[in-house]
Amino acid sequence: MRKKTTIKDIAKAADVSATAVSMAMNNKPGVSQKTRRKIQKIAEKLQYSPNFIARSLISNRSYTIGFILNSITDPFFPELAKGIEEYANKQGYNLLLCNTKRDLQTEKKSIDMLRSKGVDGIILATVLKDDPNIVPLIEDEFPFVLINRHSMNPDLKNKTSYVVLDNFRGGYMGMEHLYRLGHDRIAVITGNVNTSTAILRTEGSIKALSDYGAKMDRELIVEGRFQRQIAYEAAIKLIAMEAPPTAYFAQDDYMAIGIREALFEKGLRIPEDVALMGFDDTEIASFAGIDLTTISQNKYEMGAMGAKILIEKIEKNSTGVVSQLILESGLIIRKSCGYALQGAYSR
Amino acid sequence: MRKKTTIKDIAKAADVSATAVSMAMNNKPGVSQKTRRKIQKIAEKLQYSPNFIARSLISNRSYTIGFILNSITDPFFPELAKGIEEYANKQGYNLLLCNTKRDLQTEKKSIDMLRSKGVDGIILATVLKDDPNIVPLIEDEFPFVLINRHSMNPDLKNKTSYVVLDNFRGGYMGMEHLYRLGHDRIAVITGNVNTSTAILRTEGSIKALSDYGAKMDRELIVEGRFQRQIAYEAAIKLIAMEAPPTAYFAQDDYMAIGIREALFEKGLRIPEDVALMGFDDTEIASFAGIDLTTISQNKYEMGAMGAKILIEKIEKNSTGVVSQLILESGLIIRKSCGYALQGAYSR
DNA sequence: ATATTTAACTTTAACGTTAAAGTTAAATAA
DNA sequence: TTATTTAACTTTAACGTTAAAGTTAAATAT
Repeated sequence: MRKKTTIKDIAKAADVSATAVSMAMNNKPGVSQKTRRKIQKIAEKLQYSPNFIARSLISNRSYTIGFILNSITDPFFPELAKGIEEYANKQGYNLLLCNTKRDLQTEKKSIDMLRSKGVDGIILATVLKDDPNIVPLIEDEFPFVLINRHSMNPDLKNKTSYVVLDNFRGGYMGMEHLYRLGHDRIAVITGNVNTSTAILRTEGSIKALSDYGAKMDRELIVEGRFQRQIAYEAAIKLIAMEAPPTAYFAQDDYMAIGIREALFEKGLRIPEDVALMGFDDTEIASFAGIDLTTISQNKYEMGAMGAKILIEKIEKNSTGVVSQLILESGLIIRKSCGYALQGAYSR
Repeated sequence: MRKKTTIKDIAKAADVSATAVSMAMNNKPGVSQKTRRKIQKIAEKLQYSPNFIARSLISNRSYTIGFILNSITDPFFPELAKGIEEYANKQGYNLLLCNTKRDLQTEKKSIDMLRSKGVDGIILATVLKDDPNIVPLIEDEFPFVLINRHSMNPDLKNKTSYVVLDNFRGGYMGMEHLYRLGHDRIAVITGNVNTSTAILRTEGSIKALSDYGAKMDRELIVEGRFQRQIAYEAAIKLIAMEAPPTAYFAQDDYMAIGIREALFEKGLRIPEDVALMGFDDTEIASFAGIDLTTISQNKYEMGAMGAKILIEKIEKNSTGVVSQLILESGLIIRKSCGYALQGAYSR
């Protein structure tokens, strides 16, 4: 590999000091217009581009932020990543990506590695309800923002900045929709029960039922862990029940796809025989033929807001300032719950 | 933010030189077992973790590789990214992500930025058939690998390492399948025509027809640019033709979804009224209800192999060695072309 | 005419780490 | 016993950049 041109090479060629070159290239005062132009011309000729690593070492700033997610192939994450990337990029930052594969130890390693590599801050989309890995971040006042999920540890929650959906409301709305359509046996396929998202969505769903004077059948709450395959397996079991559910509320669209698979396999039609509700409103939900009724969340905005809050922390040195943003959820009615078919709510 | 512990802090606490600490922490000879243990204990107590930036400056290695893609929300890319990330991670590398938004200038900026930030190499999934941005990489012998697409510039092609699909074969197989099912008006919705993938897939399709004594109607080749919305619009126009196509071959699954949208909208049934073929075999294609017949490519392997080749270049300093890998494509028959319905080929 | 300011530089040191070149005392060899 | 090797360190310099502290000569002020 060809050696890169350094400030010293230019200094030698222009017969000035390295500092003069630095000043010239960064448009700082201290060199005359004439010298500045001369230096810049030589720099161009030698195709100089600054070594950010050296700069980082002095400035303690890398203009890189870390993003920790569970799995980039889960359709929820790319849009999140896009929101972060585009906002961060506009502010001059780049994104270092880490997949945890849903493993707490890998999350810890990722955090340590990112910090060692000198990222200016971290965005975490993976925290568990009582995730120990954020403790050192808080203690060291290292800039970080949680998105998607937040900590539910009472000692930590209010020490962290986060951008999350109003998951309780989302869980509520989805369940309300299904209940009002006349369903009495509504299954809830939850995400990982150690996450704030799954917990709040479930609580919201239970509350919706109780507000309508109904009671959640605990047997119908099963864990799908936010994974397509696990949701598929859970659905197969539910379908086999003596009194199988007439509606399925998956806590993400990806699991809804798995459930859909199971329903198809067992010859059940959506929505004629059973209703299916997703969560997240990923692009998949909108595909013709899938037409999944789901709970929307603005993933792009969540990412972008997370990046915004993080970069503010970094640039204003305001690690201590806690910003907690709860984004609105909405009910997106498509075809998978039968509302259009039925024409109106039955209660 | 709390200041990080450095080697010097440990040196002071252990009353040894910084070098001794370095040797102790890196398990290099030069310190006694006793001192080593003492240093390591102090390091642990002070929660020392090495500053990779400083290390990078000396070693000229960052253990970070750059990955340039068009859009992380295009369902083709996440799996590619996963393949890269997992392989790279196993070898101790991390991934710095860049979206080009399909813009050549942004691609250039990304390359420059990645190099300035000191990545050890770059994986490019975005090159155009005659992409000027790889020229400086070649000239500087900077480690890089193309995946997905390759350069078609005769002067450059054989100077670059790449991992691509056998796109010609893929285009051939898809078209052959449709033709043998009896279709005579087969539309091809191509990707960006400045990419090797689109060009070779189209050429393969044309060859398939000619091998069967048929001729491609140029009117039926339209550009969808690998974008769902553009493919949708193209399909709307095709459907409105006097003699509309009876089959649609999209050069990626994502465009097939757009076409599917258009067909649904116009009341055409798949596969009863028209056949629809995708390309890539992304997860979407397998969803029940979509059941897209498509051309498979092993995206995960493509990413992993790209990372493997790149890391070999980096670690063996063998930038000059050119590795060109052409992965096999396959025909994945599902329901969208009507093969099962028809039971057999009609010619 | 001399002191003071200013512009345009240069030199030094630092960021955290490590490779390379010393230094010292103990261990081994002749 | 004295020379030689070795182990266990330390010191110095370097990676590329830049902030801070000099230096010099010209411009301005008194």
